[in-house]
Amino acid sequence: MPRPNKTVEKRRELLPVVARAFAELGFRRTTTAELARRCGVRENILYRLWPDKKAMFIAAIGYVYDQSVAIWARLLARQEQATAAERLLAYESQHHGEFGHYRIVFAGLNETDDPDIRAALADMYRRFQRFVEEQIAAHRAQRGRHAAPAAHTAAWAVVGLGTVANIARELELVSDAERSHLFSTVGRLLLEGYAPGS
Amino acid sequence: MPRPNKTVEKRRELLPVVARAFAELGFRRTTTAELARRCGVRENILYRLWPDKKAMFIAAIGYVYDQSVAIWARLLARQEQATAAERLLAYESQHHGEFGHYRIVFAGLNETDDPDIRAALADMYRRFQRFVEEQIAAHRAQRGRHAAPAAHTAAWAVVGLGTVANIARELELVSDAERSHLFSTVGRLLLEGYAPGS
DNA sequence: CGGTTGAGTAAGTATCTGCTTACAGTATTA
DNA sequence: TAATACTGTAAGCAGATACTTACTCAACCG
Repeated sequence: MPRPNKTVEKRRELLPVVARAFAELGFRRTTTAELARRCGVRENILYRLWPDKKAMFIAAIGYVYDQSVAIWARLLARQEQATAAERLLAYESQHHGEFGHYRIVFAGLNETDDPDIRAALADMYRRFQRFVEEQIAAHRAQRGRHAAPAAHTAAWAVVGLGTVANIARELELVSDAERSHLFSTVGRLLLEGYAPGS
Repeated sequence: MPRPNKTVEKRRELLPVVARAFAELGFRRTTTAELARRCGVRENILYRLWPDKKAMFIAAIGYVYDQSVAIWARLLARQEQATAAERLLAYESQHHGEFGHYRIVFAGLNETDDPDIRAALADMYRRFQRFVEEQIAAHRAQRGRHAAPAAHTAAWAVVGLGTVANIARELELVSDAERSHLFSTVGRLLLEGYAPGS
Protein backbone atom coordinates (compact mmCIF):
# COMPACT_ATOMS: atom_id res chain seq x y z
CA MET A 1 0.00 0.00 0.00
CA PRO A 2 2.24 2.79 -1.31
CA ARG A 3 2.52 6.54 -0.96
CA PRO A 4 0.71 8.14 1.96
CA ASN A 5 -1.89 10.73 1.10
CA LYS A 6 -0.57 14.24 1.56
CA THR A 7 -3.76 16.02 0.59
CA VAL A 8 -4.18 17.65 3.98
CA GLU A 9 -0.63 19.00 4.08
CA LYS A 10 -0.88 20.27 0.52
CA ARG A 11 -4.11 22.07 1.32
CA ARG A 12 -2.51 23.74 4.29
CA GLU A 13 0.47 24.71 2.19
CA LEU A 14 -1.53 26.29 -0.63
CA LEU A 15 -4.37 27.85 1.36
CA PRO A 16 -2.49 31.06 2.28
CA VAL A 17 -1.69 31.64 -1.38
CA VAL A 18 -5.28 30.96 -2.38
CA ALA A 19 -6.62 33.27 0.31
CA ARG A 20 -4.33 36.07 -0.72
CA ALA A 21 -5.42 35.74 -4.33
CA PHE A 22 -9.09 35.97 -3.39
CA ALA A 23 -8.40 38.93 -1.13
CA GLU A 24 -6.57 40.78 -3.87
CA LEU A 25 -8.83 39.95 -6.78
CA GLY A 26 -12.26 39.09 -5.41
CA PHE A 27 -14.14 35.95 -6.31
CA ARG A 28 -14.85 36.32 -10.00
CA ARG A 29 -11.57 37.78 -11.07
CA THR A 30 -9.66 35.06 -9.28
CA THR A 31 -9.64 32.50 -12.04
CA THR A 32 -8.65 28.93 -11.39
CA ALA A 33 -5.81 29.44 -13.84
CA GLU A 34 -4.55 32.38 -11.78
CA LEU A 35 -4.82 30.36 -8.58
CA ALA A 36 -2.82 27.56 -10.13
CA ARG A 37 -0.19 29.99 -11.38
CA ARG A 38 0.28 31.55 -7.96
CA CYS A 39 0.42 28.16 -6.32
CA GLY A 40 2.95 26.94 -8.84
CA VAL A 41 0.84 23.94 -9.82
CA ARG A 42 -1.62 22.98 -12.55
CA GLU A 43 -5.32 23.58 -12.21
CA ASN A 44 -6.36 19.99 -11.84
CA ILE A 45 -4.20 19.70 -8.75
CA LEU A 46 -6.32 22.32 -7.06
CA TYR A 47 -9.35 20.33 -8.11
CA ARG A 48 -7.98 17.32 -6.29
CA LEU A 49 -7.70 19.33 -3.10
CA TRP A 50 -11.12 21.01 -3.30
CA PRO A 51 -14.20 19.95 -5.24
CA ASP A 52 -14.70 23.31 -6.92
CA LYS A 53 -13.77 26.97 -6.88
CA LYS A 54 -16.43 27.79 -4.32
CA ALA A 55 -14.91 25.37 -1.85
CA MET A 56 -11.55 27.06 -2.32
CA PHE A 57 -13.14 30.38 -1.50
CA ILE A 58 -14.95 29.11 1.58
CA ALA A 59 -11.72 27.57 2.79
CA ALA A 60 -10.10 30.97 2.32
CA ILE A 61 -12.75 32.64 4.46
CA GLY A 62 -12.03 30.16 7.22
CA TYR A 63 -8.31 30.70 6.89
CA VAL A 64 -8.62 34.45 7.21
CA TYR A 65 -10.68 34.10 10.35
CA ASP A 66 -8.23 31.63 11.88
CA GLN A 67 -5.41 33.99 11.06
CA SER A 68 -7.05 36.89 12.88
CA VAL A 69 -7.88 34.77 15.88
CA ALA A 70 -4.30 33.57 16.10
CA ILE A 71 -3.00 37.14 16.12
CA TRP A 72 -5.48 38.19 18.77
CA ALA A 73 -4.76 35.18 20.89
CA ARG A 74 -1.08 36.04 20.92
CA LEU A 75 -2.02 39.56 21.89
CA LEU A 76 -4.31 38.49 24.70
CA ALA A 77 -1.83 36.02 26.12
CA ARG A 78 0.53 38.82 27.06
CA GLN A 79 -0.09 40.01 30.58
CA GLU A 80 -0.02 43.76 30.76
CA GLN A 81 -1.81 46.39 32.71
CA ALA A 82 -3.98 47.40 29.76
CA THR A 83 -7.13 45.33 29.40
CA ALA A 84 -7.51 42.98 26.47
CA ALA A 85 -9.94 45.33 24.79
CA GLU A 86 -7.54 48.22 25.09
CA ARG A 87 -4.73 46.19 23.60
CA LEU A 88 -6.95 45.01 20.75
CA LEU A 89 -7.98 48.55 19.91
CA ALA A 90 -4.41 49.75 20.05
CA TYR A 91 -3.26 46.93 17.84
CA GLU A 92 -6.04 47.29 15.29
CA SER A 93 -5.56 51.04 15.10
CA GLN A 94 -2.10 50.39 13.74
CA HIS A 95 -2.19 47.12 11.86
CA HIS A 96 -5.81 46.93 10.94
CA GLY A 97 -6.57 44.90 7.87
CA GLU A 98 -3.01 44.38 6.88
CA PHE A 99 -3.60 40.95 5.52
CA GLY A 100 -6.74 41.74 3.63
CA HIS A 101 -9.26 40.31 6.03
CA TYR A 102 -11.97 42.70 4.88
CA ARG A 103 -11.31 42.37 1.21
CA ILE A 104 -12.25 38.73 1.30
CA VAL A 105 -15.38 39.67 3.19
CA PHE A 106 -16.31 42.19 0.51
CA ALA A 107 -15.67 39.59 -2.13
CA GLY A 108 -17.99 37.23 -0.30
CA LEU A 109 -20.66 39.88 0.12
CA ASN A 110 -20.88 40.03 -3.64
CA GLU A 111 -21.90 36.40 -3.70
CA THR A 112 -24.48 36.52 -0.94
CA ASP A 113 -27.06 34.70 -3.00
CA ASP A 114 -24.99 31.58 -2.82
CA PRO A 115 -26.20 29.84 0.34
CA ASP A 116 -22.87 28.19 1.18
CA ILE A 117 -20.79 31.34 0.88
CA ARG A 118 -23.46 33.24 2.71
CA ALA A 119 -23.42 30.76 5.57
CA ALA A 120 -19.64 30.78 5.81
CA LEU A 121 -19.64 34.54 5.90
CA ALA A 122 -22.42 34.83 8.46
CA ASP A 123 -20.67 32.32 10.68
CA MET A 124 -17.43 34.27 10.50
CA TYR A 125 -19.13 37.56 11.29
CA ARG A 126 -21.01 36.11 14.21
CA ARG A 127 -17.86 34.74 15.79
CA PHE A 128 -16.06 37.97 15.14
CA GLN A 129 -18.73 40.09 16.80
CA ARG A 130 -19.01 37.68 19.72
CA PHE A 131 -15.30 37.75 20.31
CA VAL A 132 -15.28 41.53 20.42
CA GLU A 133 -18.28 41.52 22.72
CA GLU A 134 -16.51 39.26 25.17
CA GLN A 135 -13.49 41.51 25.25
CA ILE A 136 -15.65 44.55 25.88
CA ALA A 137 -17.50 42.82 28.69
CA ALA A 138 -14.23 41.74 30.26
CA HIS A 139 -12.86 45.24 29.99
CA ARG A 140 -15.85 46.70 31.73
CA ALA A 141 -15.75 44.16 34.49
CA GLN A 142 -12.23 45.34 35.15
CA ARG A 143 -12.51 49.05 34.50
CA GLY A 144 -16.15 49.94 35.02
CA ARG A 145 -18.56 51.52 32.60
CA HIS A 146 -19.87 55.02 32.72
CA ALA A 147 -22.77 55.47 30.35
CA ALA A 148 -21.80 53.19 27.51
CA PRO A 149 -24.11 51.10 25.34
CA ALA A 150 -24.51 47.39 26.03
CA ALA A 151 -21.48 45.27 25.12
CA HIS A 152 -23.44 43.54 22.38
CA THR A 153 -24.32 46.82 20.74
CA ALA A 154 -20.89 48.32 21.26
CA ALA A 155 -19.31 45.26 19.67
CA TRP A 156 -21.27 45.74 16.45
CA ALA A 157 -20.24 49.36 16.38
CA VAL A 158 -16.59 48.38 16.80
CA VAL A 159 -16.88 45.95 13.91
CA GLY A 160 -18.39 48.76 11.85
CA LEU A 161 -15.56 51.02 12.84
CA GLY A 162 -13.09 48.45 11.65
CA THR A 163 -14.92 48.06 8.37
CA VAL A 164 -15.08 51.73 7.52
CA ALA A 165 -11.49 52.21 8.61
CA ASN A 166 -10.51 49.60 6.10
CA ILE A 167 -12.58 51.04 3.28
CA ALA A 168 -11.16 54.49 3.95
CA ARG A 169 -7.69 53.07 3.95
CA GLU A 170 -8.29 51.16 0.75
CA LEU A 171 -9.54 54.28 -1.00
CA GLU A 172 -6.90 56.47 0.59
CA LEU A 173 -9.48 58.72 2.20
CA VAL A 174 -7.76 59.04 5.57
CA SER A 175 -4.15 59.11 6.64
CA ASP A 176 -2.71 56.51 8.98
CA ALA A 177 -2.71 59.04 11.78
CA GLU A 178 -6.37 59.87 11.27
CA ARG A 179 -7.28 56.20 11.22
CA SER A 180 -5.42 55.64 14.43
CA HIS A 181 -7.16 58.62 16.00
CA LEU A 182 -10.53 57.31 14.82
CA PHE A 183 -9.91 53.99 16.49
CA SER A 184 -8.68 55.32 19.78
CA THR A 185 -11.30 58.06 20.16
CA VAL A 186 -14.43 56.24 19.10
CA GLY A 187 -13.14 52.96 20.41
CA ARG A 188 -12.82 54.32 23.90
CA LEU A 189 -16.14 56.08 23.64
CA LEU A 190 -17.78 52.77 22.87
CA LEU A 191 -15.83 50.93 25.52
CA GLU A 192 -16.39 53.24 28.42
CA GLY A 193 -19.03 55.74 27.45
CA TYR A 194 -16.93 58.84 27.32
CA ALA A 195 -14.46 60.35 24.92
CA PRO A 196 -10.94 60.78 26.26
CA GLY A 197 -9.70 63.84 24.42
CA SER A 198 -12.67 66.14 24.80
CA MET B 1 -32.45 67.10 -39.93
CA PRO B 2 -34.68 64.32 -38.62
CA ARG B 3 -35.29 62.59 -35.30
CA PRO B 4 -34.01 64.38 -32.22
CA ASN B 5 -31.46 62.55 -30.12
CA LYS B 6 -33.04 60.86 -27.13
CA THR B 7 -29.83 59.41 -25.71
CA VAL B 8 -30.04 61.41 -22.50
CA GLU B 9 -33.63 60.42 -21.80
CA LYS B 10 -32.92 56.79 -22.57
CA ARG B 11 -29.96 56.80 -20.22
CA ARG B 12 -32.07 58.25 -17.45
CA GLU B 13 -34.75 55.68 -18.13
CA LEU B 14 -32.44 52.67 -18.03
CA LEU B 15 -30.03 53.74 -15.30
CA PRO B 16 -32.22 52.62 -12.36
CA VAL B 17 -32.51 49.17 -13.91
CA VAL B 18 -28.77 49.03 -14.53
CA ALA B 19 -27.99 50.16 -10.99
CA ARG B 20 -30.30 47.57 -9.50
CA ALA B 21 -28.67 44.83 -11.51
CA PHE B 22 -25.19 45.81 -10.33
CA ALA B 23 -26.43 46.06 -6.75
CA GLU B 24 -27.95 42.61 -6.87
CA LEU B 25 -25.24 40.80 -8.79
CA GLY B 26 -21.99 42.69 -8.34
CA PHE B 27 -19.78 43.79 -11.20
CA ARG B 28 -18.59 40.57 -12.76
CA ARG B 29 -21.78 38.61 -12.52
CA THR B 30 -23.73 41.43 -14.12
CA THR B 31 -23.11 40.51 -17.73
CA THR B 32 -23.96 42.90 -20.49
CA ALA B 33 -26.41 40.30 -21.75
CA GLU B 34 -28.18 40.32 -18.38
CA LEU B 35 -28.27 44.11 -18.35
CA ALA B 36 -29.85 44.12 -21.79
CA ARG B 37 -32.40 41.52 -20.75
CA ARG B 38 -33.48 43.51 -17.71
CA CYS B 39 -33.66 46.69 -19.73
CA GLY B 40 -35.69 45.00 -22.43
CA VAL B 41 -33.26 45.99 -25.16
CA ARG B 42 -30.35 44.45 -27.04
CA GLU B 43 -26.80 44.75 -25.87
CA ASN B 44 -25.61 47.10 -28.56
CA ILE B 45 -28.21 49.63 -27.48
CA LEU B 46 -26.52 49.85 -24.10
CA TYR B 47 -23.25 50.34 -25.93
CA ARG B 48 -24.70 53.34 -27.68
CA LEU B 49 -25.57 54.90 -24.35
CA TRP B 50 -22.28 54.15 -22.58
CA PRO B 51 -18.89 53.39 -24.10
CA ASP B 52 -18.34 50.22 -22.09
CA LYS B 53 -19.49 48.17 -19.14
CA LYS B 54 -17.29 50.08 -16.74
CA ALA B 55 -18.98 53.35 -17.67
CA MET B 56 -22.34 51.74 -16.93
CA PHE B 57 -21.10 50.77 -13.51
CA ILE B 58 -19.68 54.19 -12.72
CA ALA B 59 -22.95 55.75 -13.81
CA ALA B 60 -24.70 53.38 -11.40
CA ILE B 61 -22.49 54.53 -8.53
CA GLY B 62 -23.44 58.11 -9.28
CA TYR B 63 -27.09 57.21 -9.49
CA VAL B 64 -27.09 55.52 -6.12
CA TYR B 65 -25.48 58.53 -4.50
CA ASP B 66 -27.94 60.93 -6.13
CA GLN B 67 -30.76 58.73 -4.93
CA SER B 68 -29.59 58.88 -1.33
CA VAL B 69 -29.05 62.61 -1.47
CA ALA B 70 -32.55 63.12 -2.84
CA ILE B 71 -34.06 61.15 0.02
CA TRP B 72 -32.05 63.06 2.59
CA ALA B 73 -32.87 66.39 1.03
CA ARG B 74 -36.57 65.64 1.31
CA LEU B 75 -36.01 64.68 4.92
CA LEU B 76 -34.08 67.81 5.75
CA ALA B 77 -36.56 70.11 4.07
CA ARG B 78 -39.22 69.21 6.59
CA GLN B 79 -39.18 71.60 9.50
CA GLU B 80 -39.53 69.76 12.75
CA GLN B 81 -38.21 70.18 16.23
CA ALA B 82 -35.73 67.36 15.86
CA THR B 83 -32.40 68.39 14.37
CA ALA B 84 -31.45 67.21 10.91
CA ALA B 85 -28.99 64.73 12.33
CA GLU B 86 -31.62 63.26 14.60
CA ARG B 87 -34.04 62.84 11.74
CA LEU B 88 -31.36 61.27 9.57
CA LEU B 89 -30.46 58.76 12.25
CA ALA B 90 -34.10 57.95 12.87
CA TYR B 91 -34.72 57.47 9.17
CA GLU B 92 -31.65 55.36 8.54
CA SER B 93 -32.38 53.18 11.54
CA GLN B 94 -35.56 52.08 9.80
CA HIS B 95 -34.98 52.23 6.08
CA HIS B 96 -31.26 51.86 5.92
CA GLY B 97 -29.93 50.41 2.72
CA GLU B 98 -33.27 49.51 1.29
CA PHE B 99 -32.23 50.19 -2.24
CA GLY B 100 -28.90 48.44 -2.11
CA HIS B 101 -26.65 51.44 -1.73
CA TYR B 102 -24.00 49.42 0.04
CA ARG B 103 -24.10 46.46 -2.26
CA ILE B 104 -22.92 48.56 -5.13
CA VAL B 105 -20.14 49.89 -2.92
CA PHE B 106 -19.05 46.35 -2.10
CA ALA B 107 -19.15 45.50 -5.77
CA GLY B 108 -16.92 48.48 -6.48
CA LEU B 109 -14.54 47.61 -3.67
CA ASN B 110 -13.82 44.38 -5.48
CA GLU B 111 -12.50 46.36 -8.41
CA THR B 112 -10.31 48.75 -6.49
CA ASP B 113 -7.38 48.27 -8.81
CA ASP B 114 -9.27 49.95 -11.58
CA PRO B 115 -8.40 53.64 -11.22
CA ASP B 116 -11.69 54.97 -12.63
CA ILE B 117 -13.94 52.86 -10.44
CA ARG B 118 -11.71 53.59 -7.51
CA ALA B 119 -11.96 57.32 -8.10
CA ALA B 120 -15.74 57.21 -8.48
CA LEU B 121 -16.02 55.26 -5.26
CA ALA B 122 -13.65 57.48 -3.32
CA ASP B 123 -15.50 60.55 -4.49
CA MET B 124 -18.82 59.13 -3.38
CA TYR B 125 -17.49 58.15 0.01
CA ARG B 126 -15.93 61.53 0.57
CA ARG B 127 -19.17 63.35 -0.20
CA PHE B 128 -21.09 60.94 1.95
CA GLN B 129 -18.84 61.43 4.94
CA ARG B 130 -18.78 65.20 4.47
CA PHE B 131 -22.54 65.36 4.34
CA VAL B 132 -22.83 63.44 7.59
CA GLU B 133 -20.18 65.62 9.17
CA GLU B 134 -22.10 68.78 8.30
CA GLN B 135 -25.26 67.40 9.82
CA ILE B 136 -23.45 66.49 13.01
CA ALA B 137 -21.88 69.92 13.25
CA ALA B 138 -25.26 71.56 12.71
CA HIS B 139 -26.83 69.36 15.34
CA ARG B 140 -24.21 70.30 17.89
CA ALA B 141 -24.52 73.99 17.16
CA GLN B 142 -28.18 73.61 18.04
CA ARG B 143 -28.06 71.12 20.88
CA GLY B 144 -24.62 71.38 22.39
CA ARG B 145 -22.01 68.71 22.76
CA HIS B 146 -20.99 67.02 25.98
CA ALA B 147 -17.83 65.02 25.48
CA ALA B 148 -18.20 63.76 21.96
CA PRO B 149 -15.46 63.21 19.38
CA ALA B 150 -14.90 65.79 16.65
CA ALA B 151 -17.61 65.92 14.00
CA HIS B 152 -15.18 64.68 11.38
CA THR B 153 -14.32 61.62 13.42
CA ALA B 154 -17.89 61.00 14.48
CA ALA B 155 -19.01 61.17 10.87
CA TRP B 156 -16.66 58.36 9.87
CA ALA B 157 -17.95 56.29 12.76
CA VAL B 158 -21.54 56.87 11.64
CA VAL B 159 -20.67 55.75 8.14
CA GLY B 160 -19.12 52.64 9.64
CA LEU B 161 -22.21 52.05 11.69
CA GLY B 162 -24.30 52.24 8.55
CA THR B 163 -22.02 49.82 6.77
CA VAL B 164 -22.02 47.15 9.45
CA ALA B 165 -25.75 47.55 9.93
CA ASN B 166 -26.18 46.73 6.30
CA ILE B 167 -23.87 43.76 6.34
CA ALA B 168 -25.61 42.38 9.41
CA ARG B 169 -28.95 42.88 7.73
CA GLU B 170 -27.76 41.25 4.54
CA LEU B 171 -26.54 38.19 6.44
CA GLU B 172 -29.54 38.18 8.75
CA LEU B 173 -27.36 38.52 11.83
CA VAL B 174 -29.54 41.06 13.62
CA SER B 175 -33.26 41.68 13.76
CA ASP B 176 -34.80 44.92 12.56
CA ALA B 177 -35.37 45.94 16.16
CA GLU B 178 -31.74 45.34 17.08
CA ARG B 179 -30.57 47.30 14.08
CA SER B 180 -32.80 50.17 15.02
CA HIS B 181 -31.49 50.04 18.58
CA LEU B 182 -27.92 49.99 17.31
CA PHE B 183 -28.51 53.14 15.30
CA SER B 184 -30.28 55.10 17.97
CA THR B 185 -27.95 54.17 20.84
CA VAL B 186 -24.57 54.48 19.18
CA GLY B 187 -25.78 57.22 16.91
CA ARG B 188 -26.69 59.42 19.84
CA LEU B 189 -23.49 58.53 21.63
CA LEU B 190 -21.52 59.76 18.65
CA LEU B 191 -23.66 62.83 18.22
CA GLU B 192 -23.69 64.09 21.74
CA GLY B 193 -21.14 62.14 23.71
CA TYR B 194 -23.41 60.23 26.01
CA ALA B 195 -25.67 57.21 25.68
CA PRO B 196 -29.35 57.88 26.29
CA GLY B 197 -30.57 54.60 27.76
CA SER B 198 -27.87 53.91 30.32
C1' DC C 1 11.66 -5.24 -5.93
C1' DG C 2 7.23 -4.70 -7.86
C1' DG C 3 2.90 -3.28 -8.22
C1' DT C 4 -0.37 0.05 -6.47
C1' DT C 5 -1.45 4.64 -5.94
C1' DG C 6 -0.66 9.44 -5.39
C1' DA C 7 1.42 13.47 -7.77
C1' DG C 8 2.41 15.90 -11.83
C1' DT C 9 1.93 17.37 -17.07
C1' DA C 10 -0.49 18.67 -21.11
C1' DA C 11 -4.19 19.38 -23.75
C1' DG C 12 -8.93 20.01 -24.51
C1' DT C 13 -14.08 21.22 -24.17
C1' DA C 14 -18.30 23.47 -23.75
C1' DT C 15 -19.90 27.57 -22.44
C1' DC C 16 -19.81 32.34 -21.48
C1' DT C 17 -18.56 37.33 -21.95
C1' DG C 18 -17.64 41.89 -23.54
C1' DC C 19 -18.13 44.03 -27.51
C1' DT C 20 -18.86 44.70 -32.74
C1' DT C 21 -20.79 44.70 -37.31
C1' DA C 22 -24.15 44.68 -40.85
C1' DC C 23 -28.49 45.70 -41.91
C1' DA C 24 -33.57 46.93 -41.73
C1' DG C 25 -37.13 50.05 -40.13
C1' DT C 26 -39.00 54.39 -38.69
C1' DA C 27 -39.80 58.98 -37.04
C1' DT C 28 -38.75 63.56 -38.11
C1' DT C 29 -38.02 67.85 -40.64
C1' DA C 30 -37.04 70.48 -44.85
C1' DT D 1 -42.63 63.25 -49.75
C1' DA D 2 -37.85 62.39 -49.60
C1' DA D 3 -33.60 62.54 -47.40
C1' DT D 4 -31.50 61.48 -43.21
C1' DA D 5 -30.38 60.50 -38.63
C1' DC D 6 -31.97 57.69 -35.05
C1' DT D 7 -33.64 53.12 -33.14
C1' DG D 8 -33.92 48.35 -33.21
C1' DT D 9 -32.69 43.21 -34.72
C1' DA D 10 -29.71 39.41 -35.52
C1' DA D 11 -25.69 37.26 -35.68
C1' DG D 12 -21.07 36.55 -34.60
C1' DC D 13 -16.14 36.88 -32.93
C1' DA D 14 -12.03 36.42 -30.19
C1' DG D 15 -10.67 35.53 -25.89
C1' DA D 16 -11.59 33.83 -21.27
C1' DT D 17 -13.21 30.49 -17.80
C1' DA D 18 -14.51 26.49 -14.87
C1' DC D 19 -13.67 22.10 -15.04
C1' DT D 20 -12.13 17.40 -17.28
C1' DT D 21 -9.61 13.72 -19.44
C1' DA D 22 -5.78 10.97 -20.62
C1' DC D 23 -1.57 10.04 -19.60
C1' DT D 24 3.34 9.56 -17.37
C1' DC D 25 6.27 9.16 -13.53
C1' DA D 26 7.98 8.03 -9.18
C1' DA D 27 7.40 7.26 -4.23
C1' DC D 28 6.21 4.06 -1.04
C1' DC D 29 5.16 -0.40 1.59
C1' DG D 30 4.80 -5.30 1.82
